Amino acid sequence: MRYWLMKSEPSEYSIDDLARDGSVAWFGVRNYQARNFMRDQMQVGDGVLFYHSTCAEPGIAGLAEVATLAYPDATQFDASGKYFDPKATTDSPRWFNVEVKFVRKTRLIPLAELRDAPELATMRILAKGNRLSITPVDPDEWNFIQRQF
DNA sequence: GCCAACGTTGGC
DNA sequence: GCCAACGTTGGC
Repeated sequence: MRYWLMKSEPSEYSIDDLARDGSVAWFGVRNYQARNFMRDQMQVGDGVLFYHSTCAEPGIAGLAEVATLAYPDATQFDASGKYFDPKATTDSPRWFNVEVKFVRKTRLIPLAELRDAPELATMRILAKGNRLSITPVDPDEWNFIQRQF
């Protein structure tokens, strides 16, 4: 059982969209580190902090959980889509995604509040220059955040 | 819109 | 393998 933080731009897909849909395929990740977390480490039932990025109020907006193991991301094969990868083949797919399911919406914990918490000083998402859209969360960090909702 | 930080690409 | 150029991310 691991814990993760997954970023999404709410203008693209928000916690409210996930509440409506119940679950969603996390397609479109085109970063190798983030891909490897999904493909190699995620297990069904892992906890997910759903983070809103690139918006007026960036921060943690809800809870989700990993609903499936990773499988090849279908969008890499769609030549007319923006996630098309000409180097990917069905025999040798390059990109993978898990599916994530809704747990609950929480109060929004703003980025500034995360930064202010000494308990979260080493959190990956807060590291300088961090841009990864999927990052592991330590159990201690997860437990601390659960108490902030 | 700005800019720092980072990842990827491609020439050599 | 190096590294400059470029594109992207994401907070402010």
